[in-house]
Amino acid sequence: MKGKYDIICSNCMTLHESIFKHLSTEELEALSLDKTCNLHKKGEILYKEGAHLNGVYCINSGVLKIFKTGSEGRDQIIRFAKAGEIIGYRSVLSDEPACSSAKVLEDSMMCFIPTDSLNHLLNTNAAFAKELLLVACKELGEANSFITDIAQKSVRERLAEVLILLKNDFGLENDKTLKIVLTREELATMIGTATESVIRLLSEFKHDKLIDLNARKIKILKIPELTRIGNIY
Amino acid sequence: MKGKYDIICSNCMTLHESIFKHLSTEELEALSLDKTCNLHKKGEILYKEGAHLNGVYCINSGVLKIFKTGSEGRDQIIRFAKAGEIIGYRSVLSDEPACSSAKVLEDSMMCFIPTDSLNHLLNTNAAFAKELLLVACKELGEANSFITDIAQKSVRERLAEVLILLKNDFGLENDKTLKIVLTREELATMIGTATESVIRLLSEFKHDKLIDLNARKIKILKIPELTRIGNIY
DNA sequence: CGTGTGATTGACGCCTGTCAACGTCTGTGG
DNA sequence: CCACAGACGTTGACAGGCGTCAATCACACG
Repeated sequence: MKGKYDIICSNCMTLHESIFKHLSTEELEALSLDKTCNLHKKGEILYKEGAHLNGVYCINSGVLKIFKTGSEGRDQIIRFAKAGEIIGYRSVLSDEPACSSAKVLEDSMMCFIPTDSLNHLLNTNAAFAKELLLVACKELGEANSFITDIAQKSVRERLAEVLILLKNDFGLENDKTLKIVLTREELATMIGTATESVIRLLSEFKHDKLIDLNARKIKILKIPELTRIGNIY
Repeated sequence: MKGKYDIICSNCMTLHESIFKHLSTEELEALSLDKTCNLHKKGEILYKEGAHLNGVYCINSGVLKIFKTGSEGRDQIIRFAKAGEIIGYRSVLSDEPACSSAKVLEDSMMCFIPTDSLNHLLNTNAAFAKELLLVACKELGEANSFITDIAQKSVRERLAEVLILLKNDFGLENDKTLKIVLTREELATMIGTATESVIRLLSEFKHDKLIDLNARKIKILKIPELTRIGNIY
């Protein structure tokens, strides 16, 4: 019996850009039967670092943040996950506890795919395995760049860079407002600095007319200038 | 015609702990024919960031450092690669230029596996694809931890941590000397700091009897203490 | 209207990067 | 065998970026 929220994979808006795009009709049908769909509200914690996951989540809509908690209890945002992406696969495949936590930033419809279903697909469909491999490689490349940036760039550079990255990831409204809303603390948690530093630098950027601030809404005014400050190449 | 250095995969010392461990006898034979073996000397740069790779390298012996060059020209070591490991697969699979450079730290025998051979294996052997996926997941988990560490820990903590990590990765001689030799600059490049800072902190650790220094040889004396300083959990 | 979360601002000081000078060691060529 | 160049290691001085603490403000929500 399926729930009221259920999504049929073959009709899923995100299908053609997800790792499931190369599945056969039969495989998609089986997947639809195996999975469970649920609406998760903003603020909800999907899973915590150290938890054992029995499957992976495929995001139909909404935004999640994936973060780790450091030794002092401070959080570090590793990445965001949005529609079409899959999370939790690292832990499930490695058969290890989750190495990060996942929290809902914007109400999110998510499909839970049990470990067995995922493994069955991996074992029988080489194209699918390769697709997942590509996702992992992409994340790995981004993680490596992030390591270099955070190790070498100043907080100011990193903030400018993150603003551009957020623009690229989530886009802008017509009035140039970033399509994702984050607290100052979350911004700080992304670039590995203190909340106060973010506030001061944002004010500075605003003063320099590079951005505009309105509560948590951030308008990206001068993309080339921010790109330059962020040393993005 | 094969060269004088050639290694037969099925006899390879590292086979049972490499991603090729689940290949059939036939697949191993085919692989042995496709690949090219070469000895690479210390100091040699295997490939540079931005280069296009026509295949991946499987390390039979030796040690490599994998690093990225930041916007200011400073290097950042991402990881080390040693016997049994495979490098370059991210770029080959994503069909993108290399996102990092690889340099030989200790004379290394390496097998070059052309892109086509790798793809053929991936397309026909699901177990192999899964094995490679696991490798990528492992690297990804380490990269994520590294991001959190470098963003939150002090240079002192990071140095202590790196010493412990190097011990775990490469082991110690009977006299507790680290089995890998790095310059101060390379250590600095690992933890994202200045060479001078590494030197000062190493002296401090030596003064505190946590380690002993003899030119580039580092003896790890007090593992628990270093673990505590590094906030490793 | 009290409570709580998030945003701001200022003061303060330490960690750490940079610069400069110098010592040490190794390999090379004359 | 010696001189020298070049790479690496060490030490000291110094400044400034950025984290921390504390106080205050703004705003939403029950």
